[in-house]
Amino acid sequence: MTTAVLDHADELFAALAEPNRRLLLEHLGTHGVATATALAAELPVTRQAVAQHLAVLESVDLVTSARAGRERRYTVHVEPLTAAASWMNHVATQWDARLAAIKALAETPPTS
Amino acid sequence: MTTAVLDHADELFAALAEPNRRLLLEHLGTHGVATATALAAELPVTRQAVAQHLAVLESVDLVTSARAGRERRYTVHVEPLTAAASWMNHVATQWDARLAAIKALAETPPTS
DNA sequence: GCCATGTGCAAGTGTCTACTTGCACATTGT
DNA sequence: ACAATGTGCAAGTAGACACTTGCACATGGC
Repeated sequence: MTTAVLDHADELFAALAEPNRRLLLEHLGTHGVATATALAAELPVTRQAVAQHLAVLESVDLVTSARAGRERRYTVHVEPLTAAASWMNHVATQWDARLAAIKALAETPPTS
Repeated sequence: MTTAVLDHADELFAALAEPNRRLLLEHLGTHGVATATALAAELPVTRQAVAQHLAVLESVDLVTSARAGRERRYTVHVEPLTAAASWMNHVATQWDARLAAIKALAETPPTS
């Protein structure tokens, strides 16, 4: 039953809230793999900033990294995204049903 | 055609990143409607903090409010949630396909 | 060995954010 | 009118965050 998808909801959403981090994800998503230095060339910030962003993304499992010689290569990991998406759909559906019920209740003539 | 889903991605994700805000959303999602004062009774923070959180949620259209006499009543609005969810699913799917292609390429024997 | 390239650690700075307290204003019931 | 309840505005504070600079360490090619 796909246990505990969003115990790190705070960190996941916070990670996605940063535009530069979403840019990094997008670049990795379309190019597959890259190093921090290469990615830094695409953004108007230093390599260190990129490295810190990548660390955040890695801490919430949105990317994974591995050393290859003297460089470290990063790759996207889409599972947290799809997991969060399905969770959002789930609660949205539930709330919608609930609100419809409440609205229906509010429209019944007061019997008390 | 449900225009422009994620031009406010920063603010939307940032709004969802706050645990207290998610609690507020959950409460509103299951109870339908409530005032800031009532909601403050459920959280370990002051009414003002709740009011500020609700303002944030309202600024990204996750809740709507209306005055009724001397109180202001808040309700959830699930569309941004479902919109964000479908967007996340979309990009995740695209990236997955792209990464599969790249992986396939990487596994082809080097012809050069 | 030596130099270039890529990485990692640490500390510093400015800005944003969550939360608080204090008070003034609006509405309802007696 | 008066008190109670609910709201709104404003300023202050502590902590988090994005980003920087500076330097030490590791790896690869000459």
